[in-house]
Amino acid sequence: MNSLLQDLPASPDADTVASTRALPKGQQTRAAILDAALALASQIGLEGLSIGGLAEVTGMSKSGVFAHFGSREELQISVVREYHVKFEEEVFRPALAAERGLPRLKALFDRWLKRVSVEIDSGCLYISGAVEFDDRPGPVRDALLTMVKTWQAALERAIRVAVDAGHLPESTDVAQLLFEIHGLILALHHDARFLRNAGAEQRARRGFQRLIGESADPQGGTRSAA
Amino acid sequence: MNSLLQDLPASPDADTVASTRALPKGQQTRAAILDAALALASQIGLEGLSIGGLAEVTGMSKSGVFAHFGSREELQISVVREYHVKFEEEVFRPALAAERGLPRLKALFDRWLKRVSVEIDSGCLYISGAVEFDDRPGPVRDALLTMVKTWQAALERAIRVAVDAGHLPESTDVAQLLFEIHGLILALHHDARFLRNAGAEQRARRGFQRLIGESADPQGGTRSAA
DNA sequence: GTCAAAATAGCACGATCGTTCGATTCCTGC
DNA sequence: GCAGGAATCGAACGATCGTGCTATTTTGAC
Repeated sequence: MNSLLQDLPASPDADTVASTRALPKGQQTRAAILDAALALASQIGLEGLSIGGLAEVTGMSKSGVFAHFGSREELQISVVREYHVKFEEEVFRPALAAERGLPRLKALFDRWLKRVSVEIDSGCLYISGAVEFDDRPGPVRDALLTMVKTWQAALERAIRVAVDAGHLPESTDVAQLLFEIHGLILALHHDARFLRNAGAEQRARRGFQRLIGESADPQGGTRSAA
Repeated sequence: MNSLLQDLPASPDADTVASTRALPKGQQTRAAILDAALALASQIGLEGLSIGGLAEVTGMSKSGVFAHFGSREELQISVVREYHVKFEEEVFRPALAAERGLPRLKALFDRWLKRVSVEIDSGCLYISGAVEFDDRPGPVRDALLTMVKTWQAALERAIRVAVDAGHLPESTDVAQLLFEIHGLILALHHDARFLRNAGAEQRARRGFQRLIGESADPQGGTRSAA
């Protein structure tokens, strides 16, 4: 009944309290710090996160911020986990409203796309984190790896369901399709955030349409003949 | 007659001396420092580059290293330029041996692919740099942006030539194809370096084959029907 | 071999980093 | 309202950062 992503221990949320109050003061400011940290990390990266900078942003003292996490590394891991939760809430869960199979896969891609390119402040931590930690072993990399793999597994499941439902050809190489969809998102992230190309979103959409076998819009597809 | 990429001023190479000697001592050690810096930046990123660390690796004093660049930012820019030169030598130039059109495009992709995934020490600076500096204005970002755009322009030219030569359908959306090829490389970089997936190289190749209209190898393509 | 110039080293500076610790303020259950 | 514990602050630490300055060494032309 719960999220498909939820196979990792959540932070101690007390007892399913959904409301904003009834939280002890500590958890409350901790959440506020994490929010600021998430925004900060999305701009300057997980490695760029500094406790001093975080203290300045939140209006607290360095030691006040520090006390909530115990170490910088723990802070980074907490940020990764927080991003995972947000990602699940804003990308994964809403897509469950779409019916199983291709529609849901489309919804997943659409929400993912928007999260990566459209939203202003938040570059995707999965993407920037992967680049930052691809050659840097340690618990932060491990946490990141777990989250990314979880998300990719969910996507792969969605693809497989679409195949089983007959929405995609039986011969579909699921892992290959996942790879190429992921490539579209990465190219979008690159072109939109680094190159600042306006047309990137459109290109990602068109690439996806071609991947799932829909002909492109009136402007004509990438190729027409084989 | 020279490289197509060469529209930026090269470092003062004196007068086309190709040999390794006849260089003043300064340029020589500067080159050695840059080599170490390139390797270091490929592992921990351009932001992670520190003059102290560089001094330790090269066995020099901090100030000795520093004197060659005048500032950390200038060092970073020099590293970017150095990578550009290496990239041109090892990816772009060798591909010119292939005949114009699709063969050359294939050669470009192949060399690019190898550079990104296979070579052990060097993650692609264009990719990691783009992520690090997508939200960080300044001269380093500018330099990086120039190099990446130059490279993409060269690739786009290669695609267009392939179209003009009739190797790719007339209806090809050149920019779209470039976008998707780039996506394959990015996905490869991600899967090979971060996820450590062995099959990533193969997937990138297969995606490329499909993009240029070749049917995949005996294992069957991504999709079979439209 | 000499001598100017180039290259490198040594040292110190202010700033910032993560972290520790003791004091202080705030919240909260009784 | 009071006590006790949680939360926060303030100051300080060692380390490392980039950078400037002044010696000292090394190079290369004559």
